[in-house]
Amino acid sequence: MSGMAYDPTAYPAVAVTVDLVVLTIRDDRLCALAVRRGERPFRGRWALPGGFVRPTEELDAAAARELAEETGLTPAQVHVEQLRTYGSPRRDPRMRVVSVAYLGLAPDLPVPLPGTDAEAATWMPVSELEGADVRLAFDHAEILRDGVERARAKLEYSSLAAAFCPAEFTVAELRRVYEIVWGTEIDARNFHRKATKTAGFLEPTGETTTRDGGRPALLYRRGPAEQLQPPLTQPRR
Amino acid sequence: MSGMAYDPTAYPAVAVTVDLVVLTIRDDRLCALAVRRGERPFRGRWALPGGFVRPTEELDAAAARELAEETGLTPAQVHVEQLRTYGSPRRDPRMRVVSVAYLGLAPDLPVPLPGTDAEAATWMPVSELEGADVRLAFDHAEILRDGVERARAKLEYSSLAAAFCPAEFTVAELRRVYEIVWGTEIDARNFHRKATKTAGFLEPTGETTTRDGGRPALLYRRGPAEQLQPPLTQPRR
DNA sequence: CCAAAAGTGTTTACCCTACACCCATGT
DNA sequence: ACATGGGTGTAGGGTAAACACTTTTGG
Repeated sequence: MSGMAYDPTAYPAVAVTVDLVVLTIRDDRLCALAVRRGERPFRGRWALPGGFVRPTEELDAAAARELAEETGLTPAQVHVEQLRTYGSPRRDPRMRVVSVAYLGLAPDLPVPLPGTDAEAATWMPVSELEGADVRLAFDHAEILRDGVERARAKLEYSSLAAAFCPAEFTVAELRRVYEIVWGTEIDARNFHRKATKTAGFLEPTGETTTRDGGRPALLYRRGPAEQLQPPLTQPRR
Repeated sequence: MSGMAYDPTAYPAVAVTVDLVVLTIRDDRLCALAVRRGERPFRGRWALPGGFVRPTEELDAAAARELAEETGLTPAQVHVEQLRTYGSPRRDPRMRVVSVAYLGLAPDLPVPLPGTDAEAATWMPVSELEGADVRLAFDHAEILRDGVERARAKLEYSSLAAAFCPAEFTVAELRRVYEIVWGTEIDARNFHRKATKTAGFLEPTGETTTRDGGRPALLYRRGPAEQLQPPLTQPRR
């Protein structure tokens, strides 16, 4: 009920942070934003970007601010949504920290501008971050795993895949997103039909491009739909 | 990165709570657990059950504890999963409170035993709690809405519907769950085929029951599957 | 026997996959 | 001309909605 009397001095302080799983596709690989820690604990280790929520700040605003500070990316460029909250009592050895994790999906943007923070954020392939030799700080490996899993699942029934593409993109570029995130091959011709027929998913711009060679492809914009009906189902082994 | 130096005295205290959207089906209606607030703010208003997370307590454990305290229900009887976190700076007028909301699904159990807390929890139809004359405390109307939406969505692709049923149940009882949560009619014969054919969803006990009249129905237990493949799709208008 | 609910069979329409095929460009 | 990728047509298998029909109980 969150309504009992509460004496702040009766409990040790709790800190609330946001942590960000920001995904993009670079060089045909799924990558996540990572920062190298400059302080203890976990000094020198890779970690997810994030930071403290300010006293009068919305959680969503804190996530957007941290993203902008460390990368220069704005909410207009990146789809951001709340992922899950992690609050195990010993996840941070210094004190009780409850972290609200966010998932962000970004198009392949120029290498993030080092923000106002000291450590610059870098894109790292998810496969490397999940490997045994990179041991992410805190419980960030778990957060990353959950974020990637959410992204994989949401591609099926939402229009989120387009968040990985620039403002104007071709059907083939969108298909590459699905193939890379799911790690599967997709029939280009059937995908084309499904993607263009799903109401509200893609809006033709009328322009064409030949950047991939071959016959010019129509360019599309993200449409207004958030849910795909019917979903784009992932091939089951 | 949740790794900058932090001085607890530099910020006003933040409280972390859990709030619970516990759903069940009673008298053919979707109901949620609600408590009447005995203190300010929002004294006398309906609210979701919940309370403060203790200093060394897991968030999940806090949710389970609050559920047990207010209703006597144990995690073995109720499916509980994290829903979303609500942390708007002014959602509680007294201080900054970040609340991690949980979703619980329970079978139609005897009226919850008043727990150790003063206010007893009661099952209230969701339609009433969502009505204009019940104004839930804090942002609990939003939390309830999100919980119900999550439950509706998860019935499609997960085996969660069985969490609304007792340990042994018939296919018809399971179908009633879908009909009530979705507010739709479902063809009993096609549903029977789909539900019993989906691998891992239902395990026959071998027993039968005639509690609904007519030909005796086979009784089933929850199977091991968590995801339904293929999903049980909701009829689209 | 009849009502009621459980469960099976069958038809038909639709959708999805696989793949043949044509189109429009660059070299 | 030919390679490359874009885009359309279509046959065949599978699935799902609709509903006729059989089964098994209680009254």
